[in-house]
Amino acid sequence: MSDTNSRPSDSNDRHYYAIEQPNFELSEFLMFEGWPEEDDAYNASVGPVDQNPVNQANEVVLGDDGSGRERRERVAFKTISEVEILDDGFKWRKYGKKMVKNSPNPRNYYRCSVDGCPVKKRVERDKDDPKYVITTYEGVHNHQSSF
DNA sequence: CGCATTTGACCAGCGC
DNA sequence: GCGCTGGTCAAATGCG
Repeated sequence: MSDTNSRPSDSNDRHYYAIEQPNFELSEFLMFEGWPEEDDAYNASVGPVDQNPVNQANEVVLGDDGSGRERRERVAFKTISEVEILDDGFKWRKYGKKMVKNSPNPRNYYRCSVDGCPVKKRVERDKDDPKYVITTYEGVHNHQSSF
């Protein structure tokens, strides 16, 4: 019950993931641009009580093993939203929830409900700014979005 | 009826 | 070798 875990507020300097690998592939980046207007769609779809329906910042993280293993594209989005259920035009099915030590908030795991879509989505709230929602997309869609 | 959602438990990988 | 975290899957339930 009690918080026996003393949180060292020193190693947690980074606010969010950073680009660890200097290996950048424009192909993945293009995919990033070719994605549906999640901000627009989300804006028109979930813009009921949003103060600032604007994607604040976004970071692209490419997890390259470098050992010839399967590469997974990780795209992290930092968006200002009160709700974590941001409809980006795809159908997501929540498959798990977990609590992270560095955050008093739980982390939600979503997966594309479309068959053949290896895309996974990870949604977490910023521990410093609960108004910020960090959405991390993993993989590429094998189908077109609902929009 | 179908599907999406929820919680718990389990497993794996990594660190010390 | 053990512990810990993170991640995933599974089953059950509720709702549309």
